Amino acid sequence: MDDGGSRVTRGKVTIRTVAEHAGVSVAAVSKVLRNAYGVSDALRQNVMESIETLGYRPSAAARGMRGRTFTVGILLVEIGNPFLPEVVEGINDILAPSEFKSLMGMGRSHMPVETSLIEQMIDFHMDGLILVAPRMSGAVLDRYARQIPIAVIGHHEATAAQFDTINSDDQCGALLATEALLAAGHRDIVMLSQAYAPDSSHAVAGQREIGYQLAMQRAGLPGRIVAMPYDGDSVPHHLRQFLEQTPRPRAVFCWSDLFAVDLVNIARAMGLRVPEDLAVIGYDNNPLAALPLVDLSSIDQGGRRLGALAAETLLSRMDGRNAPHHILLEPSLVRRTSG
Amino acid sequence: MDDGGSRVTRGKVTIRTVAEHAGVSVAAVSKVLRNAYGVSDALRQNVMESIETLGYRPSAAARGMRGRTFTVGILLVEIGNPFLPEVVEGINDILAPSEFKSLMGMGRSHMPVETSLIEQMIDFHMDGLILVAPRMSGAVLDRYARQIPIAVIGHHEATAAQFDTINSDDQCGALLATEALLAAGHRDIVMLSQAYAPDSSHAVAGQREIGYQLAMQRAGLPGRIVAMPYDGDSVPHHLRQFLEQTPRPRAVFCWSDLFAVDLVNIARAMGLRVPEDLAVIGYDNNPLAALPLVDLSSIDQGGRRLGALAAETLLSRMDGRNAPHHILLEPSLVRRTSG
DNA sequence: CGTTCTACGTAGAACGGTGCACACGATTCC
DNA sequence: GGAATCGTGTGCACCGTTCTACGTAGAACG
Repeated sequence: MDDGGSRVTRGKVTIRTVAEHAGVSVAAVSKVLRNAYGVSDALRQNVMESIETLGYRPSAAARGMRGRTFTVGILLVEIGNPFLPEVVEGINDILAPSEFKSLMGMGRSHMPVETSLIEQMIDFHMDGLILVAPRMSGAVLDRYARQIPIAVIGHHEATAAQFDTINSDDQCGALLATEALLAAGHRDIVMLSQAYAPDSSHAVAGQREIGYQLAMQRAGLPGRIVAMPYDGDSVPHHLRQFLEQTPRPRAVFCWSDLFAVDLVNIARAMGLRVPEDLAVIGYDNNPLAALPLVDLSSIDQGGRRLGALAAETLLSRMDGRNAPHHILLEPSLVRRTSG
Repeated sequence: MDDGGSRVTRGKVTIRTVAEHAGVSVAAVSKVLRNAYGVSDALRQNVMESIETLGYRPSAAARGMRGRTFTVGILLVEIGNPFLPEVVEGINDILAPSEFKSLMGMGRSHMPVETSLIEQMIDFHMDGLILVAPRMSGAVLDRYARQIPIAVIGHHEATAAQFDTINSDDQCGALLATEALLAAGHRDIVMLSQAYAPDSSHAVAGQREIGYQLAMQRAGLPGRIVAMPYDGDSVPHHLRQFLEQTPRPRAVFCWSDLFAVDLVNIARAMGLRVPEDLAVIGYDNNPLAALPLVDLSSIDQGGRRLGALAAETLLSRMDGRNAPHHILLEPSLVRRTSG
């Protein structure tokens, strides 16, 4: 008959409490916890029972000081993009059945915030990191990767030696989209891209620009890329301006649905028919593209699969692998009525 | 598996390294780090310089064992709702200039995941928690709140003694929405609500139902509430069914834009005119409501302000306050063309 | 029957900080 | 002029784990 009531809150239950309750040494309990070699079934059973009755949970903070924390950090650049939840779910699909948990940080599209978040995760002694479309350069990533296993999504750098990369083939995706517009008979195809820092050759937008240019070149047409800043509220304004120019382009390939969904909306609100007056193909196939009133054709890069693969890759790296893995996934075009 | 030769710990700079470099005791460095009492300007200066040149960062894991980690955990029920990013940004608005950082966990709409995430954050010795619309009951929250300061958003329980709550006045918001529909001459107003667990009187959906019923009652009309499960992909199907019933309601108040945006889309796709054939008012004023093609009237609860207030409240509680604070914010109606 | 294995369990030193108790010289007080 | 006070810095015992080295009993071996 155990003392009813306030045992959980009263005295903090540590590994020592468990050891005493089970009548064994602290080290023995630790061994059970870690599935370490050298514990008899009887001991394991005994300890497990004590853990159960006491409601013991090992302290991740203390664990981190010598061993693993069984936690991986996920760094999101910004949380607003509806494409990201898919990636996170993919990661958790893999992590959930494993012994690892995840904790996320939000970069707020600001590089100093990103780096400080990574450092914070390192300081918490997390076991590995998954970065999603980080702003920082490969050199910076390299430095961190020397301290902690890292898998990166949305950062093209297939020669990186210290970390793994998992990407959709953005060149191929852009090629697919542009070719679809070409096949529909369009020649006047503009790409709406995102302005990115000059030193970021790893950026997905840049890769998509290459794919677009390649398709145009193959068709013997001149490409035209319009770069827009992505800073929240000004986007609709810029898009409206874009549509008011004369002559207005007849077909647009958008680097992201973040722009494309708004573009279709604004175009229709201005009285333009989509796709008759303006054909649009976006990128990411985010949930909004599927809304009946939007019905946007888009490149699907399989966010969930991207996340799952990143998690698997990280897991294997945390398991001791040192040779870098660089994975490239085939995207696909989801045809809807917009273009 | 670890290679024996090249140590990863190659030149790890700890508080001891700093102490040696500055020619002072470890305790002195610790004092500087914590802004503790009893350090001269000369010492502080000296230590600071060493920290700078060595690039030292204190280990959050080690810190957590006795002191604070200067980290607050944010628990998100699910990451898909576009309303949540606003809340998170509000939190970070307040946290960024403070000495605290944040780390997020994702509940995946599954209660066991939520609780395990909270426990994980406790195990990391975080200093405080902000929970956004948690599924769990007040009793469970109470138990956790005894172990760590907690501020909760989107959980109505104004009598909770152990934790703070920050809410929008959901009854008032629903009243506003329903009265707007009544004022437009509608009498046949249905509320589309979310199915929630029977023991969750704290749920925002429940509060909104009360507000709706109140408005209908005041108008001398019978209310009708239709509850739908929110489990991802089945929503459009249910909404379509809802619109195919005869007689079809003329006006709908939706507990969330999560439903309302889809509802407007499906209705228009079915050839219904909004608002002439079907008036709709949603809740949350999420970014999609503002899309020109959707143009959904919605109740704005000021997510950013909600987040900011939660962070401030938590900060003050972590500072030693014990008396619970319960904050209720006035929502407002954002009129667009849908209803 | 003594010796070597093998399997199981334990003691105690890390890990990187915090925070209390205290030492110690310089003021201030009576 | 001795005691009390104050401002600064230090020593050391924690915090809750992991991990290495070692002890010990029983089995297998020659």
